[in-house]
Amino acid sequence: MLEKTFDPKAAEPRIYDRWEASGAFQPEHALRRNPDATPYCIVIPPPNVTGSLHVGHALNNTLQDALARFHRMRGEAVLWLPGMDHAGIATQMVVERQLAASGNMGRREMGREAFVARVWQWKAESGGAIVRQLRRLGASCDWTRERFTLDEGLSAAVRKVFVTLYKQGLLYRDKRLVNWHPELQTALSDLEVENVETQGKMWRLRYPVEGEPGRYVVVATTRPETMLGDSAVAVHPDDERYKDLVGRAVRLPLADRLIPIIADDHADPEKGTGAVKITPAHDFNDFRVGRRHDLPLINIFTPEAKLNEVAPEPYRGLDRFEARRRIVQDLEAQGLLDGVDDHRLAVPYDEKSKSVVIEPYLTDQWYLDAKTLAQPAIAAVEQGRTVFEPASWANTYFQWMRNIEPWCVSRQLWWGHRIPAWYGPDGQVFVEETAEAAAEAARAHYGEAVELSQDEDVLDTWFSSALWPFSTLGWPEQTPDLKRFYPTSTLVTSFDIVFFWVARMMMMGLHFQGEVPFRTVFINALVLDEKGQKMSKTRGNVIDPLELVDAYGADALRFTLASMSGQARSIRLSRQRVEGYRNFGTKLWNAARFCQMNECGSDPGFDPGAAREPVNRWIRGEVVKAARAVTQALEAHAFDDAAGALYRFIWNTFCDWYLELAKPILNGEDEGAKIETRAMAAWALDQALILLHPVSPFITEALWEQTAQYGRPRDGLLIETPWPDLPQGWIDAEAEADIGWLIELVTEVRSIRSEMNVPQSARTPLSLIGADGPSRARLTRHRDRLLSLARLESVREADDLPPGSASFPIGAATAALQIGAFVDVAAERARLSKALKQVEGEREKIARKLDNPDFVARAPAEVIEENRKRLAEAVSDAEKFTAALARLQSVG
RNA sequence: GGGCGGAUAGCUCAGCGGUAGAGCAUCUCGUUUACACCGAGAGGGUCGGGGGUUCGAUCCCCUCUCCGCCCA
Repeated sequence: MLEKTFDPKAAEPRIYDRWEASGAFQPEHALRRNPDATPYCIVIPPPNVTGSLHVGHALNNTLQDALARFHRMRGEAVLWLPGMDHAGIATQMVVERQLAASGNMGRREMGREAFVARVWQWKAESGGAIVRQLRRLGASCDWTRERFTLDEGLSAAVRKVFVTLYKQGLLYRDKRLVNWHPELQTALSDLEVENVETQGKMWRLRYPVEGEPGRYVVVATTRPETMLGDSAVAVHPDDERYKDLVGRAVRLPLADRLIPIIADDHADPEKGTGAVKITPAHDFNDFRVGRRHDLPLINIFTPEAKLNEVAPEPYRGLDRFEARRRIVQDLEAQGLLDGVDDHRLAVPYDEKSKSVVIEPYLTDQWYLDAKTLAQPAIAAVEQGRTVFEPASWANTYFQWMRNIEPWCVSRQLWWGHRIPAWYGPDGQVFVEETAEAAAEAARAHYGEAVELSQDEDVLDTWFSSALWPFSTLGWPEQTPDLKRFYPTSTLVTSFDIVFFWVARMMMMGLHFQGEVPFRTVFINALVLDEKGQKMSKTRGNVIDPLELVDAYGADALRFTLASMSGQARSIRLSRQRVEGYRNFGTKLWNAARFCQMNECGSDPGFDPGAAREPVNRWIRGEVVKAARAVTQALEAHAFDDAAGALYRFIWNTFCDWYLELAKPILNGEDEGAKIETRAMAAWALDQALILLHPVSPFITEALWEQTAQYGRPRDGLLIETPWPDLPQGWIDAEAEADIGWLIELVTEVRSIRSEMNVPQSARTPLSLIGADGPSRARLTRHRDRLLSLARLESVREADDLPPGSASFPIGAATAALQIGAFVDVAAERARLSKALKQVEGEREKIARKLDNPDFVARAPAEVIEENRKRLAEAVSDAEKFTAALARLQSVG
């Protein structure tokens, strides 16, 4: 006998172990049964090795798991490939912080080798917590194929890609401005920088015009400290105010250098004074201006963003912000500060800590020619070879891809893939997959063996993530997995990494495999808190998914996330919602318990198609409809629709009506009907468990096991049970009409009893007036069910409305509930009047429509027909209410 | 500045040319032996404002207002 409720805490780990032990998570499981099984592959968006599970992961992985389970049950060879990325910066920071906290020597004192060993040790001990947490969620990943971006195979893939791109001229070393992190002292990509709107100041500086004492050019700047690196002052070529100055020079204050006044479109006559200082080594726009005019690049910063030896002596060694203060002070003292205004500006911060201001800084870095690689990736989406869902995300993708800049892939870190480039004594570079190959190339180049030194830098983590869909399948080896599963089927991810990851996988996949990495990109929503705010540690509004799992079970959380994941871009998660879906699970559990108590077990000889009882024929059709709805929804990635269809079927259809209608049969005398109903209830419950399994795997698997007490033992676990493909013919129109009539009648009676304050315990007679043949038959056929569900004393036909009754139309007939002593004439008159008014309003509305010649002439025939039918119904119902009112008048 | 979303019942959202829906919350009733993590019933909306297209608009088009997010 089932307990009263499901105990997720006890059941979930046990069930998960059984799944894993069964081998069902591996595609071979399906391939053993059917060597031609259709492959279906999802690669997990690799979480950081430093990460722990947050609700975003919970949503993302719930959807992936629902897809994996759905396709697996359909007999496909499903591979959901898990893994993690090494998260270069984040991990290195974690370990460095740890070293500092424990008073150990720092990274630089330890040396590279020891430090990297230390990070590996950290990874082994406390990295990858998230993988364990995914199991708690029920994720059916193939753990035997788990990968890590720094493992040997993936590292080989990275080296091969790097070398290939280099030899194709698509990857090169260049000296340009990069986004420099002065604390970590590494380059970042554009995407790792977050521009934060900030209230700042705009300083107006006076630069004395050379050879014209007393005349100044006033330039405006938000970063006065960079003036020491100015190479020019630019004015617009058409700006009349400065026409005579172009070609002349100003004397740069403090630095005491002459710099030219140049004409360039970059200077906007409308903005400020129309003259701008040009600092090519410290501003991205100025860098471009500098290239156009061949201006010198004057770098005034050290890698820590302190002023270097290029700056005049008094400023050397000052931090950039201290230097700003001093320079403004000194300019003011010399009368060269024209003024200061408040100004809003975007300050670049590093997007991880959001506390360090990123500095445009001149360095040598490795760049990927993203522009070239982007072209096929753009075309693939244009041609629909990869489809974004929802489709509007393709616009975001296009916009970025069409304006893509060279991707800086080198990082000045130690934790990551070391760049496979070696330098000879003269700086000649040799890019090869191994040190041996580089030595070989060097020998060929120099004609003798020389000492080479490997590039100190590592690659951006996203460089290796970009290869994920094929490197995890074994490439560069031509493995059977690569052959079978590439291109992968569906990528489920969040929109914040469309640029970081999706776009780059598209580029690399197409370039190295000649085919898109995935057919579909499903972009899942962002999970917000219940007030609609982003969750963040600083806000303190983070909801821990595992805490919800502890409280309500993984199924409740999963069902909640699935049911809230529509096309909207964000979903608001609340505990209350999770609690509600926990209750849904309990409802299902108790329905199963009821079935068990009534000895409902699946009968091997039972054919639902041969059912005779109308109630059973009806529920059979409802199962078919539910199965169709859930299947279509999952095929369309409409997880909310799938969840909604399951909720309605299980709660509103199966529990509220079918089981209630079955009770009189199960408690009755008709043994044949009883046997059939037991088998049908068991069958319908089984179908519900199967259909719900992709979304709520634990409770369904538990019930699958525990409801096998009666009838045939299970062939296997629910996870490996085939998805139903039920005949459309099992939807029985006659049974539908029949049970529909019954439900309508019962609902009306209940409504009237409640409105007229008939005590719960009272049983009342019901008369049917003016019934046609089918209604009369139904009255007899469903007598038992009517008596029990509508709490009737008796049912009969009558020629006229009996006194002391409340009436309502049902089909062509009128039903009268004889509530006798409880009837309140005034209340009944009010009820009938209200109902009459409503139905008359309806009648008039439809009549107006049908009276409109344009409507009759232009509307489709079926719409007109539908309205005629509705009008007839409204007219007939109005007549019945009028008659009932008249009768009430004559009695009262 | 450019782009993408959103505005529907008290709350969270679905519907996207032809009878306005769900869940939660609210109110009333309920010891009917599956379930109070429950059952039955009820109330609650000029579908953000204004124009247009159409026989017909919550749905399509234009416009305005407000709220998010992304890119510069």
